[in-house]
Amino acid sequence: MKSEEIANQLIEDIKQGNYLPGGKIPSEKELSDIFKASRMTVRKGIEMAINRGYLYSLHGKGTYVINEAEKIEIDLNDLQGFTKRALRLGKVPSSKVLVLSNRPSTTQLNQIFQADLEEIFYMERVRYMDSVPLAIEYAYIHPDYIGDISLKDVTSSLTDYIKSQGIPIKKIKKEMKAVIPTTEVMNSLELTSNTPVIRIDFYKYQDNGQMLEYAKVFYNQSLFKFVQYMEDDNL
Amino acid sequence: MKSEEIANQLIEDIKQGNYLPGGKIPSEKELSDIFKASRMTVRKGIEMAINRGYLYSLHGKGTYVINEAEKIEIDLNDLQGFTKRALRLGKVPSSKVLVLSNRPSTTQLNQIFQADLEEIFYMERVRYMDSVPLAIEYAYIHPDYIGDISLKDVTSSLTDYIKSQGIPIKKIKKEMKAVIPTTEVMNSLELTSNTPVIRIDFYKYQDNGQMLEYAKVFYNQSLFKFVQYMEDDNL
DNA sequence: GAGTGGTCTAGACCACAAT
DNA sequence: TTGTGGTCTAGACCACTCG
Repeated sequence: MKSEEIANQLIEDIKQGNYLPGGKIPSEKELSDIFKASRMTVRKGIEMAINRGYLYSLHGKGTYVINEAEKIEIDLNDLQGFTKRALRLGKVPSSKVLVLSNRPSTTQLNQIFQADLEEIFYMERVRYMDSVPLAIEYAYIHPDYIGDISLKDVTSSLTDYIKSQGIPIKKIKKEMKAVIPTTEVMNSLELTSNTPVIRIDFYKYQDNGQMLEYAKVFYNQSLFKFVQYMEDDNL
Repeated sequence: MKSEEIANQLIEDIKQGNYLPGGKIPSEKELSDIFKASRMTVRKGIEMAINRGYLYSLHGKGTYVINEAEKIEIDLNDLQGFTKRALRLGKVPSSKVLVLSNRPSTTQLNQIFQADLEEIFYMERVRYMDSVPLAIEYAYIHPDYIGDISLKDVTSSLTDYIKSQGIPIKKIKKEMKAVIPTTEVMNSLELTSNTPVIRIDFYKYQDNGQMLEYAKVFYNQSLFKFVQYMEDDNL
C-alpha cells in the first residue's frame, strides 16, 4: 500500500531526525514527486502520520512535526479538580459557557437518567488553560437538582455548585473512548486537522442511586497528555 | 463540506433508527447516487462516521451499524487483573506471545529507563478474551529483574512473574492517548477499518525508583469499552 | 501573486465475499 | 460472476498565508 509506505517513511524520517520537532516537512506537491504518487495518495500518507500523532497541518502554511515534549500533563484521576490544579501549575484556567438552558428531554436522555423527564438542564462549555482549549463539555443535569443557576455559578466548577446546593455526589462512572471529533468539536478545540481526541462520558450519581448529571467531554490531546499514577496496591 | 454532510446524515439516520444496530447501510455506490456525490466523497463521509464510532466496514460485505450494547466493560483501574477478572465474567482469557527475547537497547530506551543498558528484554503479545483480541502489548523489561524467563512464565501475567521473583512494583505511571493504529497493530487486533484505538503507555517502578518495565499497549475498542468507577472522595 | 493545504470528481483496477 | 469495499490516479477548484 503506497499511502502506508509514505506514512512509514515520514515517521521514520522524523524518528531519524531528518525532520525536526516543530519543523516543516516538504509540501504535498514536492512529496508527490519524491514518492512518485498522486497528491491524494500523499495526502493519505500524511493523514496517517497525523493520526498516529507525528504531524499536524496548517492550511496555507505547511505540515509540521509535533513536539511531544511541550505537552502539559493532565491527571485522569483528578479531572474534577481542574480549576485548582491549573492554578497550582501556574496556569490560568478559564471557561467559556456556550449554552446554558433548559431544553426538552429526549427518550435517549430519559433512558440514561432512568427517569421520565420533560425538561432537562443543558450546558455546553469550553475549558481553557492559558487560553488554550483543553476540553469541550456537553453536560445534561437532572432538573430537580439544579435549581436556579446562573452563568456566574458555572464558570468555575459545576460540581462545586451542585455540592453547594447540599447535594453530594456519591459515585461517578467514567467511560473512555478514542474518537475522531466532529467538526463542531474540532472548531471548539481549535484543531485544524483530523487528530484523534479522548472522549470521556461521565455518569454522576447521588447517594440514592439517582443520576445527577451525564456529561460527554472531548479532550484536546494535541497540547496535553493524560496520565494516571498508581501506588503500592493494584500491584 | 459534502463529506461531512454525508457523515452527519448517516449518523442522524442511525440515531433516528433508520439503520439499526448490527444492520447494514446502503452500499457506497448506492449512497453516491443518493447523495449525488462521487464515491470517494461518500467514502470520506463513511470514514468519518466510522471514526466517530457509529459504523464499521467489512471488505466485500458491506458497512454496518455498531452495536454499543454488546461491548464488554474493561475497568481501567484494574487492567493488571485482566486474567482473573476475565474468569469472573465467564470469559476465557488467553494470550499469544509473538516475540520474547533479549535485544540491544537504544538511546531512546535508555533515556526512558534512565540507565545505561546494553541489552533489554523485549516481549510482544496479544491478549484475547474468548478468542477476540483485546490488546496488543509491546513491553521492554529491565534485564536485571527478569532473570531466566521462559514462554510459559508470561502466558498468564508478566506482573505475577516479576512478583514471584521477589521484586515488588511500587509505582505505576500510565499515559493515555487516542490514536489511529498502524497496520501492524490493526492486524493484531483484527481491525478492518481505521477505527481509533486507545494507547496506554505503562511505566512501572520499583521501590528504589528504578524503572522495571516500560510497555505500550493498544486496546481494541470496537468490542470493548473502558470504564472507571470512583466513589465518595474525588467528589 | 505564488505557494500551501482542503475538497471533490470520474474513472480505473484490485481484493474479498457470496452464490 | 456479481457486488461489495480498498486503493490509486490526474486533474480541477477553493481557501488560506505571506510577501
